[in-house]
Amino acid sequence: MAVTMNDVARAAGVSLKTVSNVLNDYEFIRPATKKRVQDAIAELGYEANLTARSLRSGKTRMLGLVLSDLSAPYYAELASRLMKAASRRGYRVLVEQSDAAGEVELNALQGPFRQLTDGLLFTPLVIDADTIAARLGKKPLVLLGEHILDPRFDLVTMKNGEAAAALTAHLLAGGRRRIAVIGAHPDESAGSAGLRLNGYRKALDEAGVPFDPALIAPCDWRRDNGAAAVAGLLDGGVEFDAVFGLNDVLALGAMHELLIRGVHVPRDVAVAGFDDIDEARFASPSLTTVSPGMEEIAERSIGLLIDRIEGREAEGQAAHIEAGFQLEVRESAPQVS
Amino acid sequence: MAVTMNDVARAAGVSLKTVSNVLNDYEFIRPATKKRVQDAIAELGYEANLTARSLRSGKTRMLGLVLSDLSAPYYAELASRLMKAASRRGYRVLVEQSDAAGEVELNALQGPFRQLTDGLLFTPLVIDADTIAARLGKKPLVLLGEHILDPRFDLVTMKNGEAAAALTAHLLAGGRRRIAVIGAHPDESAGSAGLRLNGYRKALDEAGVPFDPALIAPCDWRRDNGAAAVAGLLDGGVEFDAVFGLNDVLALGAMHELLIRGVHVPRDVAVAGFDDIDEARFASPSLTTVSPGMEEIAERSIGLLIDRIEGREAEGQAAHIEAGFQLEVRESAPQVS
DNA sequence: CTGAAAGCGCTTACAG
DNA sequence: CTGAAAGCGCTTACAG
Repeated sequence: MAVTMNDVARAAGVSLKTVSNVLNDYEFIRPATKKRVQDAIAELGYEANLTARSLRSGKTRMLGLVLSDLSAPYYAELASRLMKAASRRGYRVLVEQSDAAGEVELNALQGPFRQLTDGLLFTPLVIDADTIAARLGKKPLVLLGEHILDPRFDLVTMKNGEAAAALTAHLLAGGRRRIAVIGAHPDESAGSAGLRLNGYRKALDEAGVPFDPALIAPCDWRRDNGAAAVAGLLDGGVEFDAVFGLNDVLALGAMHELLIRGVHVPRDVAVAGFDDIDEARFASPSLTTVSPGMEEIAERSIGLLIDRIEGREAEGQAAHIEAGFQLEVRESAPQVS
Repeated sequence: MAVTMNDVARAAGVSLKTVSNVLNDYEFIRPATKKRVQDAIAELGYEANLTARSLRSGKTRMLGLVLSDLSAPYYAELASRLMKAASRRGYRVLVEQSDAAGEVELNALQGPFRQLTDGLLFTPLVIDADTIAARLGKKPLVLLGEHILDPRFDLVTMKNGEAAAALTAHLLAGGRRRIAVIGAHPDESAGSAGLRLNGYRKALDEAGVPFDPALIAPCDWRRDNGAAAVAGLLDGGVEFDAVFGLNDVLALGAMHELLIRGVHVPRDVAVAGFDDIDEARFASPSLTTVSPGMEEIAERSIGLLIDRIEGREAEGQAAHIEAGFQLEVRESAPQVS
């Protein structure tokens, strides 16, 4: 059916190997030979069969990306950037949504998904370091996020603690003293939720403001959870003058609930988030938040993974990369409030 | 290295073909034989090599999805649902972001991307029907959206015109008479923008309200465009009592700009959008919009494409499917305003 | 610099 | 119901 290397070889009057050499940019080919092959390729409209190449070489030039849900704005924006970064380097990204299901995470580590990709970018939400290590296999893996900080694995992450502390300090500087935290995950300390909560506590300590557990609302990280959590605090009679949503959609959900109930933002309650998704800038009021260096995270995690795949990175030592962050002060929690 | 079918055949004491029969659920296998093969598979931990299977069968069980930008909320939510629908049927989705570049769209149609997938879900933004037809090849293609309505191609779309008319009628019923439209694309009539604008005009006609070109603001479909367009209208002294953003992010950007400038929504100006992205429900005020049946679109487009791939759908006649829509009336443009 | 041959791991007619 | 053989289209040692 399709034009094969054999057809090209015949048309150019050379052997298969010579065609392969031209395709793979082998150095030592006589210019005349090379030209003849290239002409034949152009004339016949030959395109290399990627599947055959993969079968023989064992490489697919695809990277796997495992995350919980592509429709969450933070992940959508991250995935988009990761795909562009990969594309610039000649790779594609195949996405797997885990829905935070352990079974899916496991399968991504060793099933067909692994087979289809040369390396994995993985945001583990359920399974732990030992489980990963046990199923890992030999293909490279780079962890994204901070659910697992382990010397065995490469990790690209953000300054969760520092950034949360800076944001909390900003709220305190604005005169806020009772800062509710939405989206805590009590069972977990190494995850983003835990690290951000730690940063919050650290900032309180440094300012000499007592920590009040009543202000900490545990919940999942979707928009509606943020609204429900604030409703819970208000209905429970908890007093607060600021809300720190551990991510932006939580903060936006919380802000919506406050406004519905006639609580003025930021006068009565300041609101801040984490992620700086596109929407944060255009919310009403616009959302004060942390920009966690998403572009840097995308660029460096793709770079690291491909370096591992192509063997450019020394083995044995795992890399732990932290992107820089920046405070984005906007209307929902202005400088002086 | 890895366990192959040969290893399984040897362990089970059968031929390659028998193992293949078991793997492919061939009906007529003696139960005892089948069991022996399955035991061998389990014991050896055999996993089929998908690349080899693809090379031989010519199928990858991957679907291609071409869209402009995965980080746009509508596309992110759609992609997430498409991937889940495909997964239920045993397929994966490989995404290509075109950034509305014609070159990328062309390559998706015939280059390596096409090779890697058994069929394509395509949202063409730049190239036209004849270009698509010329490069199509024999693999199935389903168009998504309405940039091209052509008897040669399968299409799954939404009721753009009807829904826009219904939304406009709702604004008119609320007493609005000067409804600005944000996001028109003057050069295009078959696209979503053109169809929605037509629906708007039709609703005006039916209500006997004159059409005023000064109210139509052309721009791209990003959040910041919506804000800029409203700013332009206000600065230009155009009077209006409602804004119809041709998609939700435009409406949300517009609403942000109105609120910044002290224009009350919905009292002074009602705002409505199109798409019903997750964020619409949680905006402040929450956004009145059209829910275009995204789940139905995802389910039916994946179903149609896979039917074509697997030859279950009669050839020769293109299917044109329109999902149903629903008006979501919320605070930004309530029933009586 | 180039060629002839083997083989990646499957599926698919073809026999029986 | 099952087996022996060919072949999908490449890359990769191995020669020369």
